[in-house]
Amino acid sequence: MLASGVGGASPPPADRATRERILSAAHRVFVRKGSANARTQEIADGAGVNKALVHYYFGTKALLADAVFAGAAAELMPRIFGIVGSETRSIEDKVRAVVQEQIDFHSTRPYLARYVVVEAHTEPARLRQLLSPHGAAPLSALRRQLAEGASARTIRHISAEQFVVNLMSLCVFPFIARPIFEQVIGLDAEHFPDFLDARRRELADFFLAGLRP
Amino acid sequence: MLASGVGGASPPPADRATRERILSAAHRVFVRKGSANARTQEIADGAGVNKALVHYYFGTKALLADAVFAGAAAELMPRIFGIVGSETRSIEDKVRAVVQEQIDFHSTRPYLARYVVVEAHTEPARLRQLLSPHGAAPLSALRRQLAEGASARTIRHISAEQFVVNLMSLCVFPFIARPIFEQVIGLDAEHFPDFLDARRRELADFFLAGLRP
DNA sequence: CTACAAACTAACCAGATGGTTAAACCAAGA
DNA sequence: TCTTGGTTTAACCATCTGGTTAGTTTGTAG
Repeated sequence: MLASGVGGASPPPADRATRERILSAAHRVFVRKGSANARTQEIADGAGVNKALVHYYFGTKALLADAVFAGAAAELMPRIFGIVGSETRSIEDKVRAVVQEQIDFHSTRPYLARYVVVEAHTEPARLRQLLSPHGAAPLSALRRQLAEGASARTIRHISAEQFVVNLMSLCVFPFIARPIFEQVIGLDAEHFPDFLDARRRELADFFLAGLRP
Repeated sequence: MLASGVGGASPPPADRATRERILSAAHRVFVRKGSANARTQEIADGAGVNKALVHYYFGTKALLADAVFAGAAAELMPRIFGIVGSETRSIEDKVRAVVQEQIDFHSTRPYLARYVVVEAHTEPARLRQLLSPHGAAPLSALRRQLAEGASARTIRHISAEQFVVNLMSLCVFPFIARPIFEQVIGLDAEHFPDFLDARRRELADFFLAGLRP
């Protein structure tokens, strides 16, 4: 009778390894097909486990989805805001670091960004409660740098919001919309790697050039 | 016995008005919730019609989804490639036109881009067969302009692919990822319109600055 | 060896959902 | 008026799927 296992990391966390296997199978399935198209059975199979055991550990599909989404968001967000929010890195440094980091990261996890975006849309509450403890991302350092750069005339005036949105758009969207670009401008499986290599080399320069006054 | 109505615009196209009502209700539901979360019943209700009639006109949910997706893609794609592919507009003109056009367009249809992106991922075949007649988008004019600009040293070297991906990323991604930006950098319903206004003013300049050598 | 609790499973259940059917409706022509 | 064919509906069906239950296995402490 789903006693101790229910709900996150209760006192005796049941069999940790099994829980982990289920969670990672769920991650695989959810990220690839989205919550709506994910089947509990497929997750159980992926974990080599009975379907009832999934409920034993996670209660409901929705709760499992919460756990997966939290993991995915935690994997994605800090990677960006850890760099962008830094107090010590220069703007140029931030841009170059984010570009490299993001392109490499999404090359490895091609579906993760799309998953997070879609889930954030269909279940906004999840993201809200996930971020509520921290509050908004720490943009104060960036804001200060941008303001200083603007008054010193080393860069054009730009708000921290536009800066972050521009940077993330350029890094993330190509992966999210890859199927479209594949069809529409011929960036198929053969050409995409070359496209990414070029992007790794050129994108930061393009972005930094866009900042010049 | 679903005779003439099945499959696109057959000979006697049944009652055109009803078909249209169903299609537009389907569009609304599909775009807002995605195919996976869309319910045939909700579409029927939205059209003020019995659920069986949906099948009478469109056969299956999948076929209806095809029709909706085709409409959505046809609404979205030409808007971009009509401008970018133009033989007469200058590069600067293209950039400014696309930015204005896209920001206005997605302001009116906040979910459409996300829908197209997600569907293109879960059902790549749709997009493929949708575009197969036309072939790849007409980038030859743009390619020529970029090459000429580069050799004349008026812009830095950039491939047509990077150009298009950059431009679309900057225009579209903010709408797709709006729920995330809302939570993470505080671009909520109150601030988003201002954010968009600033973007309308600044984005083309940012992009064009990024092209400078 | 026994007892017991946690881990795990086979079988089952109920609701939701896409799809079908048979019949009713309704306009236009004979 | 009667017939006919497309249009529309109420009711129904099959299946899929998340979730439950009752019971079995397994590891471990006494």
